[in-house]
Amino acid sequence: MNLTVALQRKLESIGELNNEAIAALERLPLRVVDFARGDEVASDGAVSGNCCLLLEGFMHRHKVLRDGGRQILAVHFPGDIPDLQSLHVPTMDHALVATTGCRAAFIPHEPLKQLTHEAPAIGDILWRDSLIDSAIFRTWIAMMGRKPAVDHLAHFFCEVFVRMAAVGLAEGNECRLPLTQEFLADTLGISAVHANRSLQELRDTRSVRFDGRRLTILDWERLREQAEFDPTYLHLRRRPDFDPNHPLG
Amino acid sequence: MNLTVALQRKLESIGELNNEAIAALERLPLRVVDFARGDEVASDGAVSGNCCLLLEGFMHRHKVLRDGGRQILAVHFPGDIPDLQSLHVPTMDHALVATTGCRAAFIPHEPLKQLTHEAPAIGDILWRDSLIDSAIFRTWIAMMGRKPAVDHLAHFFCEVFVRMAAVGLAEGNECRLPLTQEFLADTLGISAVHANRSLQELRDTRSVRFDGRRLTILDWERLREQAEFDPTYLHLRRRPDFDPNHPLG
DNA sequence: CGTTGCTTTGAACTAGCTCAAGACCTGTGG
DNA sequence: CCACAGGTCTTGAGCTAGTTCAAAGCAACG
Repeated sequence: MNLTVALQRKLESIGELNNEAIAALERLPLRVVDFARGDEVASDGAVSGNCCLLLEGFMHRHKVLRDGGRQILAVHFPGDIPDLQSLHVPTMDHALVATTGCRAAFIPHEPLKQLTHEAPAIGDILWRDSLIDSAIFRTWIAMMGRKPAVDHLAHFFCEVFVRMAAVGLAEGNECRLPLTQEFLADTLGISAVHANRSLQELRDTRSVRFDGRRLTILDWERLREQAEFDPTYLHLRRRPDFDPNHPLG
Repeated sequence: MNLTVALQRKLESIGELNNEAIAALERLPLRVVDFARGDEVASDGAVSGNCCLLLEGFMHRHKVLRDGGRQILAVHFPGDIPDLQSLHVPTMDHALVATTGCRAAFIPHEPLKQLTHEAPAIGDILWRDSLIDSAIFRTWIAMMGRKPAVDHLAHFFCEVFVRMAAVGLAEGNECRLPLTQEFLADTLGISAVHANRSLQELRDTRSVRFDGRRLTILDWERLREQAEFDPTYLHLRRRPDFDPNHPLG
């Protein structure tokens, strides 16, 4: 996917952008880089001088603890700027990793920051994007703290599907989602064994299909109900062609 | 505490601010309001037209789930702008509540947003503040997902103490912290009984003293070690008089 | 066609939960 | 100044959601 398409879809899913703004974004200097699965795009503790726009593939952010335990913090797909926070908080407090092979465009902080100053509309929408990132974290906290594992998993699937559908990365009731069960476990804060069993539960109720590559929503209403999923926190822009409450149409 | 002092201390703890900027902030129109313990300052689902600068007392943000369960998302004290996110995401996806009686100054979004456009330095530091908020959420996720309750509690105490010390709200090894054990439980995502028992464990190892009103750090090194606490994620400004790694000096 | 990585299953264990009762505070009204 | 009420804290006891360890099954790939 090229820069224009990916970024434009993303930003238009959360706010309005005029052609001028898009053109200005396109004029930013950038360097496209490919990564292999497992590569660290930005390491915990490092000081970053760029933001990274994901063009192809999946990335995730995580923290690794003393005992080797890993907690996934976020999952990203094309159009996302997974380390946008580094623009104003350059020291990484977590790592950004390529979940699959992927391609990304690096934008140096200086010109990007300059652009947010000269074109406040762009600054505002990027700020908004970082605030939505934050809203997702809040929701994860609520899920981790107050929901059993199956419901939490259901919620994760709802969230990923709606986010992908909002930027046109879902086809019908399916989307790509190349994650292992161990990854899911580290996302939900549970063991791999328990992730496996929770997944089976969602399969048994015919809510979803998931084979480690693709996610298929079989019963949106049931899934949403179980997860207590309310897409408000994603703060998607109201659009006539897409209702986050009923992403299957 | 007056507006200047509270906000200035806060912003200077995370970045540099010149006198001009401070003066501009002081010129913002604002309305001071008092709240009683338990009052909702902003309700989940509401559309907000102001940001709220906390002047006196404690506030917290939380989500309430279908079954009545509550998850605390953040704890705030004077100098914080607990709903800064509403500037660009006006629909609340959680509630803001007065933890104790408190006083706050409301700043309408319009002039504040205007100011961030006209004085990008102010915009940048506020953006940075919202990104640190986000970094705290990430850390909470890692704690909830990958740490046992006692360690998580220890971490919470470390974080609160360092944040308060950074804005001059700690006296020696103590700070005000008027939270019930039930509140702690809803913060950590555990039951009140378990919060009680975890607290006893920290008391037994003489790491902290906590009576529901004040927090006393008895053994910083032990606490920090147990919590695996690293203040990097708070992104505090390097200052000669305060080292977040050794907040007791 | 053997390796390697991922998933599935069983079984024993434990961190944390729920329920319930009693102790302890603190502020209020008589 | 006492007594009581409501909120908070503490403790015990039995339970369950989720853990760990270990082994077997499966699938993709060179």
